[in-house]
Amino acid sequence: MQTIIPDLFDPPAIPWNEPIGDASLLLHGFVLAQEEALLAALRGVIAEAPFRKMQTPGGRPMSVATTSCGRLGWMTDRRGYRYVTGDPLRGQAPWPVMPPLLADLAGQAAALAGFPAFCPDSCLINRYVPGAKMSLHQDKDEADFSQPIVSVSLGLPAVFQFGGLARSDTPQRYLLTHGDVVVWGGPDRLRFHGVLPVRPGEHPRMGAQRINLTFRVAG
DNA sequence: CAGTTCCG
DNA sequence: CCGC
Repeated sequence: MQTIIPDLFDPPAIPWNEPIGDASLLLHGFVLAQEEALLAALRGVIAEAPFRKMQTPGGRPMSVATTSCGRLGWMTDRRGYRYVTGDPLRGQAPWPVMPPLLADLAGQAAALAGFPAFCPDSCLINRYVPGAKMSLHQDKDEADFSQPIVSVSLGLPAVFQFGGLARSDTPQRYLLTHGDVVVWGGPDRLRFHGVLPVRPGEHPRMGAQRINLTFRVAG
């Protein structure tokens, strides 16, 4: 005889929104309804501009692999962090066009969080294999901090750290799973944030990786 | 000399 | 370490 125990601790099946920081929002499952179209668009971008490992100004390789789409792409090398219009890996070729579906989803998420008319000109795409992480940092290479940041999580889960305006502020931790979107802006725009090392695992749709899309108005 | 999406 |  076996006892059936309900999965009381499974995440909710329907999307729900969670306030974070002072004026920001974690939208659980927001992109799931468009999952296949989103992944098809992402596949096209990666086929044109493949992932590559970049180096921090200190000369160390980042644990994530990176590419971009949109008019501007974020990059880092020994000379520092910056946005560029040409892909250094492909002879300064323009970055792939940002698929309209991606820009639309980011705009809709931003609007729900209270940031209407968000028109990103850059989408940074980071691939995390197990063990990859992102140390606490601020997104401050953009021209206009009145515009929010919109982050889409795909694949393996990760713990997102959302801190304060000083590096020393203890961050809050949020679990981000496949389909989640985080929007932060306004008074939260320059909060330190990061991702703890991704744990080994297998996602049924994405395999052994996490991919994060970060939409910005960079220029 | 400062900053650091890095490390210990 | 590098660019200011």
